[in-house]
Amino acid sequence: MTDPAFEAHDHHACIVDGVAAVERACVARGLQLTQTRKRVLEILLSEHKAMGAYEILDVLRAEGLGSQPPVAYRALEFLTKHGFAHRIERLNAFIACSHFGDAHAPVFLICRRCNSVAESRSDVAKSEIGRIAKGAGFVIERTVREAEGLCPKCVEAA
Amino acid sequence: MTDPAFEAHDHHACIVDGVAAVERACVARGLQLTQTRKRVLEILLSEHKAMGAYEILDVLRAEGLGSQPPVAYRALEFLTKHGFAHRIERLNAFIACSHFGDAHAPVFLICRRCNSVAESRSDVAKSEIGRIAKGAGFVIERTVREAEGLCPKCVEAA
DNA sequence: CCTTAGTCGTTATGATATTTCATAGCAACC
DNA sequence: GGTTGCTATGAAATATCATAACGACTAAGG
Repeated sequence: MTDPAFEAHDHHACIVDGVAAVERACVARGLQLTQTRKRVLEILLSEHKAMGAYEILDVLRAEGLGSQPPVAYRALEFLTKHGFAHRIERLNAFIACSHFGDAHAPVFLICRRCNSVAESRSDVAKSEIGRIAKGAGFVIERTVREAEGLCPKCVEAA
Repeated sequence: MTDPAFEAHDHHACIVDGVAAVERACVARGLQLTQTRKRVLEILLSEHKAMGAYEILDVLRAEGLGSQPPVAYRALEFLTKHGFAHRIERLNAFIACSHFGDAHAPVFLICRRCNSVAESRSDVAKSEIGRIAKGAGFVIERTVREAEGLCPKCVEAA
């Protein structure tokens, strides 16, 4: 039950499948996956790592797709708003969604050594944070659940 | 089982007790609670809300305790490093610790309407994120668990 | 055609955080 | 007393992350 993000795998398929899934979702929901938005998604999918907005912007700039911060932030806003990407608060960075279609709240495992990030999902209501909120009479709208540490490979290497 | 942060309470006692507890801990551990560090702690304790580093810096500046960003960041680093305060990643802001002496990892409930923040604790090993990490062979060193939503009072008001 | 919602390009600015170099204070030691 | 090591501070500059605001373009529906 280790996570693909921490294992060797057919990564080209990750990208192709990821883009295809988002394209389908956009058609289904009447959203416009414009060139810049699509390219930002591909950039995010290119590795199982979180990327900063300016890092993404550098790539866009090199390709003539835009050079100013709002270009990257607008694309990222679109992708995160519709669940095609997520923001990692701990890193002030972004990552493509890898559990598409699943409505549960994301949980991230961030390796501080190789910088890979694995996404998992779990039902907030059944989680510790859900129980705590319930006990306090607090109504949760959004959760941030991120763990920092070492992935299996880096544990072994260390 | 609602949280004090969301209820009326003797807040002056929060501040006095909070500072006293940290003073004791510093003596016990041989740490120096310098004037700036102590003042930053008091500022953080002044409300059950998270404060930005520059907001804190404004207060220090007004009191002649320092005017450059590193002054605030150094004090905050000291306080967070030793568990006297926490960083709220979702807000890029800081809050005084309210579960002093308890070693478990913090969980925060952030009200988006009144900005109050309640701190709770739970054992990572027994939490959802702990189970997920274990399943993935991931070794957790630090967790970020924050829920955003409405506190009991604000739910009622809405 | 015309309106309108959505998107895009650009300038400027705001907000948060760190690096860097220099200095002050203090205690241990010879 | 002088040196060393350590911790904390001061000050300037810069790096990094994010948004506001405005005008222009475009495609879809009336």
